[in-house]
Amino acid sequence: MSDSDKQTEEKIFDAATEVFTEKGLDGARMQDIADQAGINKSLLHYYYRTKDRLFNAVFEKIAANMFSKFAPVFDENLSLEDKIRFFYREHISFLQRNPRLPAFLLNEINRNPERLRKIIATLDIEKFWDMLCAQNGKELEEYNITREKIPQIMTTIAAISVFPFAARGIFESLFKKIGIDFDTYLEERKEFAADFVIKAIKSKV
Amino acid sequence: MSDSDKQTEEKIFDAATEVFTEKGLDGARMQDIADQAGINKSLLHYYYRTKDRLFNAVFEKIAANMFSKFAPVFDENLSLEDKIRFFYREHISFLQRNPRLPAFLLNEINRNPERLRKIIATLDIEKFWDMLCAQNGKELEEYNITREKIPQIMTTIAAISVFPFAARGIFESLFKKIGIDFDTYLEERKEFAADFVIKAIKSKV
DNA sequence: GTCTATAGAAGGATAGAC
DNA sequence: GTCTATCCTTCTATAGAC
Repeated sequence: MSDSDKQTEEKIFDAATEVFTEKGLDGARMQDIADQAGINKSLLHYYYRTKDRLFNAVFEKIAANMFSKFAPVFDENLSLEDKIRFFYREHISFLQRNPRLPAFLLNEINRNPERLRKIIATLDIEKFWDMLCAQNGKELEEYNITREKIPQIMTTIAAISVFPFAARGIFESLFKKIGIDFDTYLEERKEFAADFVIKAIKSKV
Repeated sequence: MSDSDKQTEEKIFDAATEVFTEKGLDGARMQDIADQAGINKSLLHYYYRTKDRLFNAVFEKIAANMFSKFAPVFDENLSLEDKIRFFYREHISFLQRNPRLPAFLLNEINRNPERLRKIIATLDIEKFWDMLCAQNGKELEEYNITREKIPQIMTTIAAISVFPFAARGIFESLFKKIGIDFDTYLEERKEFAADFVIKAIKSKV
């Protein structure tokens, strides 16, 4: 579908996604979005009333997508080890295609945590949590994973794949000084991350 | 020293630090900073000329502080294991006292990576890197750490302590749904993080 | 050095023609 | 539905009195 075939509302939404994820809510200008969409500024208001409504539409789409996309991995019929390997391959690949999303979401949620409530309300966190804990009886027991350590482990797993993208600006600058390529680092990270986590949870030491 | 004893320039700087770290460059208003400092708006311009110069002063102070504060840990006369334990205790405690710094720095650096260049230029990254690698001959060899894995390991170590603060808004919302207290999580993380990393790098599996 | 007042620019939003 | 023109508010920055 070429740009000219797209309906106006969709063109606006796509342009807004691009501009908001790059500049944030405060930094984005309605004029930037109109230019990006190739339409007039007042059309933004015709379709979305206010800047805030337009932002919310973009934010909710991205956030819901992000949160619902990877939770199912942990419900697959795989060994815990394979789940972890599968997760990092898929998750880091997804972030390579959408490198701005982590920084965008983290920043806007910190700035206005209320926005996240709606999305969280639509997700069944308790069910996901119960599902995770249910694995305790099956597989987690053979590792040294107790129920109360699951939040520490889950947030660590997420940190290892998400943080390099959130800190991309820092990493790229530092890597350049010691002759490391950021893209190569990311490719290697898919396997390193899985190895690292599996070794940590397997170790009895 | 009470507020009224502080010199005006210092009051402005402190107020700007507070407002910028909370709202970011784009979101911060000169009026907010003046109010916070308890002075008139035009005094900001008298001391710092423009909003951008004021922001740069704040940013450079914070960034330089952040980067130089913890690198020396890895040059201490401790075993690698003790260095890791010491680092997480100190680093997470520091972030508990300054919880907004990670999100602030990550966001502003991504938005304008050029700002970081000046700070990085003043740090001797190559020397820090050589120092890290020098440990290869001493201690790292007995673990399965090769020179080319050091960037993966160092970024992972950082991710584990920094990410919970960068993602604080998300974590707090999710934790609330399953009855976990964020502050308790952070306290437990000091030890969990060290254990996790040490187990991962010690494991021969 | 500190204030009041205001200039000057930018951005969000709307009215109204087509 | 889409455009032009413009209003109105907000914000940075400066001029000038004290």
